[in-house]
Amino acid sequence: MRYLKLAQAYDEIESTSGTLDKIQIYSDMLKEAQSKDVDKIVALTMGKLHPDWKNEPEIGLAEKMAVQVIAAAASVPENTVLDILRETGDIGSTGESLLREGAQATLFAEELTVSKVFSTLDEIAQISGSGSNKTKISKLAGLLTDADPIEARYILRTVTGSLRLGLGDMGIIDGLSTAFTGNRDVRSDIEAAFNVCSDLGRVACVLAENGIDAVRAIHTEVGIPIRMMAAKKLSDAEEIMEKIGKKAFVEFKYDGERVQAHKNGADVTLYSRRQEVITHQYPDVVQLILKNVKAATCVLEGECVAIDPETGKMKPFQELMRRRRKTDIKSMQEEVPVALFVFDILYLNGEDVTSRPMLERRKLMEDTIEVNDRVSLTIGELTEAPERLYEIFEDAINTGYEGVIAKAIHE
DNA sequence: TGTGTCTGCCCC
DNA sequence: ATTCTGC
DNA sequence: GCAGAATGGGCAGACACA
Repeated sequence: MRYLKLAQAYDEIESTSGTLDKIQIYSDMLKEAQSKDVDKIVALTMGKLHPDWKNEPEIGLAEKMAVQVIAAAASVPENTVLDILRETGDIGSTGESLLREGAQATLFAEELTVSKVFSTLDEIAQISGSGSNKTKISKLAGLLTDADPIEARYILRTVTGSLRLGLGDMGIIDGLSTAFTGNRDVRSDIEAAFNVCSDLGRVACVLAENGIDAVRAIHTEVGIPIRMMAAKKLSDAEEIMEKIGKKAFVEFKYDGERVQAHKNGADVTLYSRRQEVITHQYPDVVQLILKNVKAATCVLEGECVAIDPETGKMKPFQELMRRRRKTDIKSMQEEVPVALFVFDILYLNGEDVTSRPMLERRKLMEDTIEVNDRVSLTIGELTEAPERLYEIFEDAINTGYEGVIAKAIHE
């Protein structure tokens, strides 16, 4: 498919306010695409080339460098670009208008395809080392030279991560459902597949090539991160109990980094909330899981917290941030010791256990994890009284926790 | 080699 | 992460 | 009420340049 088709769909979506209308436009565009392009289209619309957990390099080119790209592609001084950027506040429109003025550049332009745009951006992401910024800039400038102004607008927004279509993950999912089944009825099936494989491009590809039943067959695998559930912030104890139902399991909220740990025999992989691989940052946590998690295959969720090993007291998040590095891991491991507080189990010995009731999962964790001073379950308590919930909250705050998380138990 | 700038779907 | 907006 | 977009603080990596 021509990239122009995608760019025109983006343009329509952007200028349409209704969510359903946006979805319809996106769906109509998807229907015209060859199935080999569908995963790339979805990836680009999500603003990334690859899922984070695949550990691919970032494009590594943001607004400052994009200014140089536009200057090169439109043959204008950087200050001209900066002036228009200040007016419009948008790097995409800035590139679009400057390229429109210098239209001679597009006279003998190659027609851009989705595939070409995707692969060029991927090549740019791979470039590193001395002189790489210049190479990245000239490569992207080359792409813009072949681009229609409207294409340039969205290529620039894609690389800088500011597509702002008003179409998020759920909109894309609805668009996929509509395009390949005619209505939005299977959106939850698509979402469920996305939740367990964390790759909507792959789901889209499966849907386009093999249909919805193949999407329904996508299931959890150890080593592929599961999308984490987001908590909602509430401020009133009664409101919480009402929302959650009769009984709630109330846990302390730890001030650390959320970690999803996958154990597959002797292999352990750790993922961040955004599903980046963070295994190398926490070799101590990897060892903990190898030694203290008594399961062949297992997926756990927990909070990694910096601690004072003498007192066992938790340290603030900023301390933990110093562990986010690629070098001197060994010395940092000693300087910033951590503990893991596990609060959920998603997979155990080949079985997806996410549909088990909360307290049963808690029992599975207790049976699977050999607790010590560096790895333990989160502190929590079952209650149905708002007054008790409030007491636990006060207790949490007074003891240095961030607050509490309340979960429905679904007994 | 040291310093400054930019980048990170960064983490919270 | 929080906060705001438009639907 | 929700999804999406816009925003902040702080830290380390990567590169440019002198």
